[in-house]
Amino acid sequence: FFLWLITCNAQVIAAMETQLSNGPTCNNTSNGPSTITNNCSSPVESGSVEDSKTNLIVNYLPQNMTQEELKSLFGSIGEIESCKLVRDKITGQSLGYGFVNYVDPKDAEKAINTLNGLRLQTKTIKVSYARPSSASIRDANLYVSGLPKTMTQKELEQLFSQYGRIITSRILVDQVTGVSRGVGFIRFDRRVEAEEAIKGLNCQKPPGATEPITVKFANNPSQKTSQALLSQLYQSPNRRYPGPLAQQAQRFRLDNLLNMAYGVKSRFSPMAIDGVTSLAGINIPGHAGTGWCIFVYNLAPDADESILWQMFGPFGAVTNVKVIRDFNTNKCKGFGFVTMTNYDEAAVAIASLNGYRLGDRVLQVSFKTNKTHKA
DNA sequence: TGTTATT
Repeated sequence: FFLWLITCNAQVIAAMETQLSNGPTCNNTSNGPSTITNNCSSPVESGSVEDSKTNLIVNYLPQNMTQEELKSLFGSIGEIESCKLVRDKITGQSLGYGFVNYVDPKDAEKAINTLNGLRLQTKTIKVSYARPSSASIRDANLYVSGLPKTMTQKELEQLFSQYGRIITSRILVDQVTGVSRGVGFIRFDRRVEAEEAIKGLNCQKPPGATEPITVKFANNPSQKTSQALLSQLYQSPNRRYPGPLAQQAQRFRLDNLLNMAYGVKSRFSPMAIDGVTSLAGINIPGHAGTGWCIFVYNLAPDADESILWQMFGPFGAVTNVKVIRDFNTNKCKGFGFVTMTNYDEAAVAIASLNGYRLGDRVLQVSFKTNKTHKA
């Protein structure tokens, strides 16, 4: 099991290094390997004067990310007026997107520039201006099949753009070969545009194609079979908040694995692990009541919060990051803190990132101790 | 038939 952990984490770090050297950027052409997006359209460019310059929609969030984590991540940019993670009304499951409304439009712009394309666990988040909420923009997503295998994303957009403003497009590819499966999605700005595209393109042959394509409204991903719904209810969000027994077992298991690997004495007595809430106020290293505080040492002077999100995010739920800066120069003083919700994820992050080479520095990562008192 | 796009 531990070997599996190491193998997994090597992959996480390999993926992370790519991300660290290619920080999230704002562009018009790509958000991940196969989705064309339109993140840079400013409120002015997109038309209506009613478009908010402070309200953002954040898509492709990890399934287990909470509203608090969303707020914490985007709060590292600037003051947030309001924040909402959209959840299924019945199951409580995250629908994988949310809204962040800043006080200052400049912070909203900065969030798009710095957080769009950020990798969190298995997802690449998308950050863009939210359009004014309206019934006319709902149910505007189309499923397209029968596409020529040679058709590119751009060609697909060119074909559909005559009917309106495209919000996202995607062509599905074979996971092994990378070859187009001839099916895709087009999300229009407005439902009427999608309706016109169906009328104009369904059962029609694209230029140069030998077979007609099928264009219809896409299934809503929240419309699942009762079986899928049941299995979903069995999993999260309860997965993140296991009962005391499961929690205890998880802690012991991971703690013992780490002990075996590193020969360290167990940090936790059976009393101390009996539920997270009971730990509040008790002097447990690294534990701050709301999560597990991790000390990160040997950061470069120009390090910022995003580097901490990028390093620790892949290991699980991160609720807060902080780079400690010199009051006068505003440069990083060489260390920072990361708070993670789950002990096991924090422990794996520490085991994986301690000794990690970031640029020309070797990081020291550990649970925060009480050796350094608050000034 | 998706990395669940409108609270």
